Amino acid sequence: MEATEETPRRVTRRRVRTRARLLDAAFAVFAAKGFGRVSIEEICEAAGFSRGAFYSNFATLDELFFALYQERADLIAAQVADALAQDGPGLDVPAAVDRVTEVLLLDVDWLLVKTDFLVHAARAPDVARALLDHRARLREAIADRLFRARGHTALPAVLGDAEGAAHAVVAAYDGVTTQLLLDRDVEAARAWLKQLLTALLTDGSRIPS
Amino acid sequence: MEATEETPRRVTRRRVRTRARLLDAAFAVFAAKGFGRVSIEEICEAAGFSRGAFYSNFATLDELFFALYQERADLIAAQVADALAQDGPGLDVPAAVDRVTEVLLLDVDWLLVKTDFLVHAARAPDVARALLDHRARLREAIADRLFRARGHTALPAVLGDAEGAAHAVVAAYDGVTTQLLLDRDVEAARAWLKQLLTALLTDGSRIPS
DNA sequence: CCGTTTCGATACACGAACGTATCGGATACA
DNA sequence: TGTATCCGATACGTTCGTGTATCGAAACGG
Repeated sequence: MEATEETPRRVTRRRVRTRARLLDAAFAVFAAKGFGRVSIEEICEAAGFSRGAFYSNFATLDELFFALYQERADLIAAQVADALAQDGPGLDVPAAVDRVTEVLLLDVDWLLVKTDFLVHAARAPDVARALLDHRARLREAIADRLFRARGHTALPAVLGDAEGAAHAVVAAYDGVTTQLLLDRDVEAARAWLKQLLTALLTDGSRIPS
Repeated sequence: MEATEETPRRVTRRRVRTRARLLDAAFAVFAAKGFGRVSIEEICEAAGFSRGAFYSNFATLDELFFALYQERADLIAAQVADALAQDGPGLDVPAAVDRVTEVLLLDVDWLLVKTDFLVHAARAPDVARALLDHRARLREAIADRLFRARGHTALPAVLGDAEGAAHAVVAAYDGVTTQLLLDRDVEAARAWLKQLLTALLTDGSRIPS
């Protein structure tokens, strides 16, 4: 579960390529069958490798899963940050909500893998801590943005401060995700998330839809 | 995935007992290790049975999991209904929120198993449909209650009708659950859920905490 | 109580996946 | 281009879990 500091002699070119191919294949297989129902062999086969390649790059399936999650989660976090920083210091709440929603509910496969990871982390304290850090950082980014927007646009609602509002945003996202995993209706989920977020971030007077 | 209508000659007494013991043991093992990392043998061992007992009562692990989920979910649904019907036709929103929150976020083990089941259902359309039905029924109960309370107490907020509000309640619950699975802080989750629900079900003027 | 039925334990054969040890070809660097 | 190194393929042996077939014992009904 820790960063492996062994003997990184050379960062060979082909090594990174096969590693990337393994991760991509793993993502597809995980999304399709779920972590826990996937064997190392399956991943290697999907990547067009033999098991030797795997054991040369990872010690265990958990390690690969962690790397995979970190990679994609960071990527999405960056996209969210982009979406939040789009317009200037004055935040246009509805527009930002639209953009963030678009990014967050893009890929059902990712949500599947992400939930698998959640369930995995819930039983592995080390992993849970890492995931909590991720989430905390995301909340901070949102809270920052919300705080800087105060005064420029509509003020947040009855939840405590900006941090509380950020907390609520994440909770709404998670809640909508749950439903989306079951009905697979991305558009409905997007509309619903937008409605929820505007309801939470706007003072209760205007009806969005 | 269907109700097995084979040849239920006699509903033997001992059969139901061992079935129950198997389900209880399965719940514990699932909560501890997660469905998908659990073997049939493990469950039988935990229940004090041999594998023969399992195959006599269930055809597959999935079948047992489904039965287990249904049992517990129905039980909790009944508890929620109780909590909602507590005070008369006039709904006292904060009090009801307190009671429901108490029931919903009682047992972390149950949340673990429930999330496992969600992840499982997300990849099995039949199971997904069953889970969606469960959720729809729960939402209906909440919406009913909310609708009957209109006029008596504070009116809901900017979300559409009572059904929309019920949807929001469920989403909030799911969102809070996600966080709870990671930090395992039941009290914080309860407080946070109460805050979220009151924020959603009250017009935005009063700060709860 | 006794016969019949049902349930769960035991034994077996099979397959899947694992982890390791070894080896040949590719890769980097001079 | 030669050579030292690295990487991934192959080939084991082993463990673990599965599903079935069979049998003794417990439970039920009269």
